[in-house]
Amino acid sequence: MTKPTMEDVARTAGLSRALVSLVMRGSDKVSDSSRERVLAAAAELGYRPNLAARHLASKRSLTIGLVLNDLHNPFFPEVADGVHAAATEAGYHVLMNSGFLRGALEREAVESFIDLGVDGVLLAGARIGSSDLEHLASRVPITVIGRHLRSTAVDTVNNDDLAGGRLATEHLIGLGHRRIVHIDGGQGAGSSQRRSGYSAAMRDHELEPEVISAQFTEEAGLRAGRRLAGRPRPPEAIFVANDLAAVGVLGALADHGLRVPDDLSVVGYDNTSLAGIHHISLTSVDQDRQTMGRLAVEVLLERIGGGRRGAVHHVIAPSLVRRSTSAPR
Amino acid sequence: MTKPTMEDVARTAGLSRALVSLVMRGSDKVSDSSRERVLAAAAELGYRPNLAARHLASKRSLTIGLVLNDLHNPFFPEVADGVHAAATEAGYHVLMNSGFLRGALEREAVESFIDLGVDGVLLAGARIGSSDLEHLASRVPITVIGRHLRSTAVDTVNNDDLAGGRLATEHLIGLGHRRIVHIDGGQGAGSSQRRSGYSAAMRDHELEPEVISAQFTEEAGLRAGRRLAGRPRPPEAIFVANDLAAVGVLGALADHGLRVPDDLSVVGYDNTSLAGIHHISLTSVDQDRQTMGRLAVEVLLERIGGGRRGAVHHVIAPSLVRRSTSAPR
DNA sequence: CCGGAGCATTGGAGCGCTCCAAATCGTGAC
DNA sequence: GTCACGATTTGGAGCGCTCCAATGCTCCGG
Repeated sequence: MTKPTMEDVARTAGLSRALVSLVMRGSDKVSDSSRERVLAAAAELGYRPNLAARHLASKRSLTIGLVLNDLHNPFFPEVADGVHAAATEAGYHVLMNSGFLRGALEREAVESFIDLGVDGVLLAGARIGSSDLEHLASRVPITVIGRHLRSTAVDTVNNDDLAGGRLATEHLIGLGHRRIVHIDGGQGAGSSQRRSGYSAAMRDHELEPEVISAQFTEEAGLRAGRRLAGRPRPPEAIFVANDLAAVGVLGALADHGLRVPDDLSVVGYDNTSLAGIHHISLTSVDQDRQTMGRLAVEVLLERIGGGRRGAVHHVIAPSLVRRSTSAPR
Repeated sequence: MTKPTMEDVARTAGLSRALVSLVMRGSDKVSDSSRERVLAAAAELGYRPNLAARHLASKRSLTIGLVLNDLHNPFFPEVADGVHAAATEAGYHVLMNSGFLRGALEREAVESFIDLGVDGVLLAGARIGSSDLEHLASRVPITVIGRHLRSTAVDTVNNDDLAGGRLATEHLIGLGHRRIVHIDGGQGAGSSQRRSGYSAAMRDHELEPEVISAQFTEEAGLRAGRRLAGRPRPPEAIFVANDLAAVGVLGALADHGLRVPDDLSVVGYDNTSLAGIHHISLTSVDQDRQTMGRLAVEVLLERIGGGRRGAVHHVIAPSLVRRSTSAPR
């Protein structure tokens, strides 16, 4: 029951170990007859190459590591889908790990991947400090998804949060709302850009921006929503910095007997699965996470390939998904 | 900029490679002075052991592979939390992969882990066929989470779905409801047991069970909910086989102008983050996923340790979390 | 002063695979 | 029939680490 090795395959095929290696790597300088014999022998023995040995002997592992900042956030699974699809197409394996929301664990995860010998690392929603990041990037190619960074050593893939903030705001303005408040995402990734987009759009239409500070959590949204709902004259519309917080806002509004979208409109950001739930049906700004994942893989493989030296910073355009929480005034 | 090896550390410490190896593995048969010199040299060079080489040379890799069936389902992240915590405590690394809802990919993921040389594999919500599973289990220790299996080669960790179904139903009966309908989860994991628990509880109280067939998706819940809401005399309470479907039901009820819990009560299953959302606040049966994850690691490590031969099937007790969707009649 | 006992330390033999230089085998051209 | 040359195939030298048998050393009892 001990695993067959390349040596075993070579022996039963009556050929050399080196030839088996060539076949396993899909080399074209092997005669058809030899290839067949090797494959037959491999199949017969149930042979599978030992990756540890392969990684050790070769420089490349054909594996990339994906570190997701937080499994609980529905933002990440879809990024992972895109990453997985693109990597598989390129013949790469993907290994995942979670940072469990802690920068230190994230760092540990990347270190592990390096120790394992992956060819590159993808960080989604990285929380890790940027100096740590630079240091890690000197040891392995890294691409960061969903965080704006002006690093020269790390590539990034993001959605255009500024444009997204503008998009949401202009949607509400277009519906005839004037008194539009923004509940922001504090230190969260992309939060400040979304806020800027909101403010810019408001000013373009000669409206007064008002920002309530919050975070990317349901709880924070709930609190901010309560404050707004408790006002004698609540706003006509609210643009919330992410879906999770927006759902908190919806809860607060419902508690106060305010009807959405009859009494006021709400728009979220991220278009997570939450927004799509029928019972919630939240209008939201979508960032095509699957595409972001794919793009990140492309960028990473480029760097792994060694073609590029300078950093690349991709920004993709967001789009608005209209649902039931926004309506004309 | 090439990575330092054990040899390098040995040289700068003025000691042998074997000694460095001992120190790196935390052996106690090393003098304090040598240990210090080695650690100092390692720190100076920024040395980290190459895992591929380590795996190759030793039998154990101190790594376990975790295959999550579906990243999008909020059930899994919490299992992953438990797994990660328990594994880390035991000194193991965790590598994750997703089956992306497809049995074939799941199988591929397990194979990759085997090729990589992990010590054991954890499958959460496995969709893979049981004959494939048996076969894989002959090559590496495997523990399955969230799927009832009467295998002798594979250990399992589950919640007691029968008791859970009973729990939900008795909660509703205790609130004074009589006409309680169950919307089931079709072929989903645990679905048939939950249904049995429901039926048994109903009969115990001399009530007539009624099951509507559905699935573990929001869409299926939505459809089933519509059917029930459209009846001239809707039921007094609904027990839905999982949270996602329950949220669909809530949507359907709202569409029909039925108020929850005033007009009827709804109970879900899994107590996912969805249920906790203020705006939803769904009463739900909780399976302690974190504990399941931890338990699965323990069971797996036991088998890896080689102590046990026969399979173990753990079942943990579910509990009810009361929220706002269930109320007295 | 000698012979272990008990420890710390070391060299060497792999783990299974890749990669390279060298060997082998045909085959067509002359 | 011989030779050169491209296509195949092969043995060997590692990749960085673990593990084991063997080597030194120090210390203590006799």
